[in-house]
Amino acid sequence: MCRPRFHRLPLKVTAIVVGSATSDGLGGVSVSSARPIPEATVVRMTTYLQVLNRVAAGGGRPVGEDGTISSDQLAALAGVNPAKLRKDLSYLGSQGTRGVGYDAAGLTATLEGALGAREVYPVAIVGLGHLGSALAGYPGFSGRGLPIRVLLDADPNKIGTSVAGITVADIREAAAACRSDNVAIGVITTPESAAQEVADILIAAGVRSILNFAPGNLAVPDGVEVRRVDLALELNLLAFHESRRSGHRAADAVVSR
Amino acid sequence: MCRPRFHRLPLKVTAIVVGSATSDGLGGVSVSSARPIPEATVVRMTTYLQVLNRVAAGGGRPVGEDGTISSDQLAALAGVNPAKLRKDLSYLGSQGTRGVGYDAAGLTATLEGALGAREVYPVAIVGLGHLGSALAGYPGFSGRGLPIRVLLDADPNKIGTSVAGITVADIREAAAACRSDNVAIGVITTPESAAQEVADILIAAGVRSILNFAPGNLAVPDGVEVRRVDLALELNLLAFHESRRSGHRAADAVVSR
DNA sequence: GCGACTTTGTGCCCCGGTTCACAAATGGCT
DNA sequence: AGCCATTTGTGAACCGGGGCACAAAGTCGC
Repeated sequence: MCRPRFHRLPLKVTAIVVGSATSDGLGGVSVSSARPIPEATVVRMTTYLQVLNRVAAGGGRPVGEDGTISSDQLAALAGVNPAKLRKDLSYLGSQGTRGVGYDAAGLTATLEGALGAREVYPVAIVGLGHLGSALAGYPGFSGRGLPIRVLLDADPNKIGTSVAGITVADIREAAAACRSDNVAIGVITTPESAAQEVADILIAAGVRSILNFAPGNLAVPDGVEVRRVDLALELNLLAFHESRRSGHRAADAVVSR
Repeated sequence: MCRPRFHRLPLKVTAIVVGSATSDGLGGVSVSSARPIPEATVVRMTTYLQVLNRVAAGGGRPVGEDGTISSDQLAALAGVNPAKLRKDLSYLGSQGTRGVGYDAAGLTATLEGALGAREVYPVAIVGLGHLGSALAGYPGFSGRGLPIRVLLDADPNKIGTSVAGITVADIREAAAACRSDNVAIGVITTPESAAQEVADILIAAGVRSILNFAPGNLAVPDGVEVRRVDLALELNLLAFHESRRSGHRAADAVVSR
């Protein structure tokens, strides 16, 4: 609903032979299957990588002496079914060792490579209100290959000021700023009324991935990925949960348990 | 993945007869089916309500002279399939008039009732960093029955200060503050290390719905609803999109298009 | 009053994801 | 060296949501 297109990612691995008696040499490249990776799996892979990094940073108690971690352990930490985790990882080929588990460091490296977490993708934030300013200072971004390089706004009172050490530029200079800093990802934290216009500007400036905090759907050309975070929607869903809990009658329908 | 439990909401409507020759009197209560409402449907209902409110506020061009709106129009605005929209609305019973469409005002009222949007659920925010402060000033909350009443933090430098017109209280006073203000929903914007502890405190204070911005999974008892917004995860997914686009090899697998 | 048109409500099929359960593979122990 | 315990990888069934297409129902025009 939030993302009309891209229900399934068109990623395919070259794939050639699965099993069969062909010598598993074949260039030494370990390939898995020809199946595209479901988006839900990609989301979980990101979670697995986060968990692995956290475990590694925290001394790695769940990781054995030999640096291995089992699917059960990792699944418990990530909050998913172990079988699902194994199937997810199988999209990247055989990463584990039967009877032992997964090599934590190796799995981390594989996931980083698969998810592009080793690359650096500069980020631009448009709309330096409270939320935009908060995101500009969020440490989780810069630390993980997503440095915030460009801040843009249309408010003359904000242009030229410094937020989180970066000078806010005029939205009209978006194209030049984004291209010179090689910005790949845009974050929209403007009011809803400006969101579509800003998206068009960002796309014209070469941005192909957008994180949108404004309500409403953005119309974007094919090939542009938009992820939406709707805070009001999240709270409304919690309100629904509360209303259901409190025994409040839903519309004409009566809650029966 | 984010919400291990509650894949399907246990809401059932009393139900009794669908069609059949029984006189449709039966108390005059229009009920629909005995099926529980899928969570995905609830999410979309929230979107429909947002769209309706926006249309009504904007003069209501898509709404006809008689105040009706068709499933096609509403679906286009919400970005969903018309059939899906009709099926979604059918969970609340017959809301539309065949050959005409839906009465915008009536549908809005029904959705508000079903989603609990007419109730007021006070909100507490824990962790007044950049993000928490930004949320405290977010106008989308208070305006929609979700007033922010309590701000909590553990930092002595923040306790006692005023954010968005509310004095920040000590997290140790959480129980008293939440109960006196009848807080139903908690928002966690603390660092990850404190998130679980804060969640426990909130739950002990009577909060049953939590919006968590900290990474990682929260362990909560049954009946507590947790929604997670992971900003780093969102950006990582966009990074994956970029890495796939740029032809970067995913792990050992080669992108083939 | 009747027919034609419009739009809702929904049965049915399809498809993708989740889960189960088991075979295959590996390491350790005797 | 051989057996057993352990854990991965995955085939297959299951499940639920999405979409199509059509019947039901209501309105409008004549």
